[in-house]
Amino acid sequence: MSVTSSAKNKVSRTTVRDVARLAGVSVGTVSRVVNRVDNVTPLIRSRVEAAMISLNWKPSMLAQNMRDQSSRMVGFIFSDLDNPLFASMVKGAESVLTKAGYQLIVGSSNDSAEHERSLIELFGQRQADGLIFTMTDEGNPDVLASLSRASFPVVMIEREVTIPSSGKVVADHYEGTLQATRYLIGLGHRRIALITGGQNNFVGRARMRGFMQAHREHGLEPVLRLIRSDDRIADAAFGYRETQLLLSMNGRPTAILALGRKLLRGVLAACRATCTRIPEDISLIATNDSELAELVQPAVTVVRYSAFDLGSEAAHLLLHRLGAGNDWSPSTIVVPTEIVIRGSCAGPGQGSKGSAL
Amino acid sequence: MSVTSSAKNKVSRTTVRDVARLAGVSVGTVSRVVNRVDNVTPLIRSRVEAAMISLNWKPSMLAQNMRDQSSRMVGFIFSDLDNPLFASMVKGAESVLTKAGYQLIVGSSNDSAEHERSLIELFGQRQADGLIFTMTDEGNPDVLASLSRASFPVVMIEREVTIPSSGKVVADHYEGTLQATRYLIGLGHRRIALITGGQNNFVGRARMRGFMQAHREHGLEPVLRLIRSDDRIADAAFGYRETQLLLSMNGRPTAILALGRKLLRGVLAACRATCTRIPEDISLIATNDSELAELVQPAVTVVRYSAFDLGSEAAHLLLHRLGAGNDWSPSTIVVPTEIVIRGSCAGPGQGSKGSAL
DNA sequence: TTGTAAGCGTTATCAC
DNA sequence: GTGATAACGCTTACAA
Repeated sequence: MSVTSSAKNKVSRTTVRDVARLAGVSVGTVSRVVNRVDNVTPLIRSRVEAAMISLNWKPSMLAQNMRDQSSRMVGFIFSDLDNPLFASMVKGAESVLTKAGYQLIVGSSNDSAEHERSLIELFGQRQADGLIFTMTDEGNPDVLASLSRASFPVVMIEREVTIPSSGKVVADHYEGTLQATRYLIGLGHRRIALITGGQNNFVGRARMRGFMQAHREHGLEPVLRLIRSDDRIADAAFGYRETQLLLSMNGRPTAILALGRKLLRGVLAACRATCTRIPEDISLIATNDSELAELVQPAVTVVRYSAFDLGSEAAHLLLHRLGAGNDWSPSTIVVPTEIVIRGSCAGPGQGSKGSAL
Repeated sequence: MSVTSSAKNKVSRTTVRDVARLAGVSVGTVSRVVNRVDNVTPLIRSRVEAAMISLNWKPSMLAQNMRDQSSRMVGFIFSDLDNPLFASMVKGAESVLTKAGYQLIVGSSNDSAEHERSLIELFGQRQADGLIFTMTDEGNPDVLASLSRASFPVVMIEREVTIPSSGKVVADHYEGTLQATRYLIGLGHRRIALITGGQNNFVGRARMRGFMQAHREHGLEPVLRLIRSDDRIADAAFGYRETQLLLSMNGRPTAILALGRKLLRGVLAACRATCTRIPEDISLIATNDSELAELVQPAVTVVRYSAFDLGSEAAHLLLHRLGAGNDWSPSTIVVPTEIVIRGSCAGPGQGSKGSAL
């Protein structure tokens, strides 16, 4: 066994005690000074402050947390930071939490329920004061069980899960999809395709309802074959596959509603591959504004909402809950959606030359 | 003063003591069981385990941290999560840190040195075990001072700061820019514009060196007027402004190197606004691959590197440092860059019809 | 093999 | 107004 000569230089942290000794007072007094509480004689106060500065001492938050059994940290579990929606939500949450003296600890689930479960347990052991959560599968019993065992309040984003003492923040996907579909119907479209994620979470269901409602309002029947919804992840590959399939149908759609952040890339790629022109051959509406939607030609009409607001509202809700203690009832905050009209939609007649099929 | 009846139901946390009592053993034994250490009689062990399960007890990490003076948390300070580069870095760092039992706590600086300073102090009070950091301004003395006062090791990403016991991870921007510039020169370009961020950090400087070196190799003199570098943030607005300026010059460039994640959007917008065609009127190379670069038409040639790797390598470096203790010397990890050729570049003659100026 | 107790750094309660 | 001390929940010498 080798003994390093420098092995013993473990400089132990300076503590209240050091400050107290230097200032010639007791630890209690030092504590009262930093926490600006009680009456402390100005003379003593300044002596203590001088000592604090000269030793560069700040109270250990670990010890503070230990004492009042609260870490002043909030966990945020999301599926994937590479999705700019989640990145914005985290940014939104962080911006309000740090202002309130809380720290954000993050965890990616990568859409694994098992990861979600273990992160929840972990945050519990760390005595997180709260959790902001975008559950992958709203129905997963293991995750739900962990959640209800948890000792901290939870705010869900974009999910419709009711567990005790949890609130939720959602975007108004119903309204957004309703508007988008109405717009297409108004342009004269009757065969409108819907590509969207599955019905296993709030977002997919709300969009489906909006889509249906817009048809119903106009006395139209949605074409069921044109509804491409998957219980799995709605990624670019899914968008590509489904678009190709739709374009190759006879009785193919005259418009596509691609609702899901990652779909646009796949949809555009499939249109390119099949030489399908937008909006001449097909109209397109996507969700979640992006550089891509804005700068591709033609620019793509989108249903937009603020992911940042989803995160910041979730944080506000959680803080409110933390302040209110027990007299608090779960509530829901709805973030608005809007439709941004660009050049990717036209009437269905508008030059529908035979496709390259 | 109102007294809520439920005010007293502060269910105090179950502790080792509860488990010990239930199992009929001492707290030490319980601790030895959870930490799978020492010899514990199988009989006793199983009694303890049963008690743990029935009480649903897990050791409080707060107390553990308190005891061994380590929070098993690593801080990550970046400027802005809305920049997908930072999001990927965070994802990369988080993926290796959680695997090693550390938690990531995040902080946005929004490019404010003051925020950076206070986050460093905060992480110090929280007794973070380490910090991963993308400093906004490498030269800021306040931040540097906080950093050197800090009690934890630091790994810098994309910065060239040498403080004691810090390592760094950088992408090979010199090489990437060298290759890109060589490529343009090889196509026949002689008036190449460079739009890039300032020289106040490693990235800008490395790119500038690569740009210069490629010219030197070919015995060419860079056209200084065409170098648009700013000490401030290189955002889309900057890209737009500088592109317009470049396009309106006489002796205007035949190619633009837009090096900076946010520039592309502005450059493309400016080209649109001035009806400048790519690559017929001007060739373009950007940095950091994106959906936009890939799917806009023509697709844009880019210098690419993995931001995820920057983050994960930084985490590895930090973990290595944490494991190695004192016998560790600061080191640098270089992540490779590559150039992805797409359709945005052509020879300078290639149809340079008078621009729409 | 197991129990006991000190100690991690703070703050709040109680004397003085 | 200030000082001493218990307590937060855990781990680890050390004692038995």
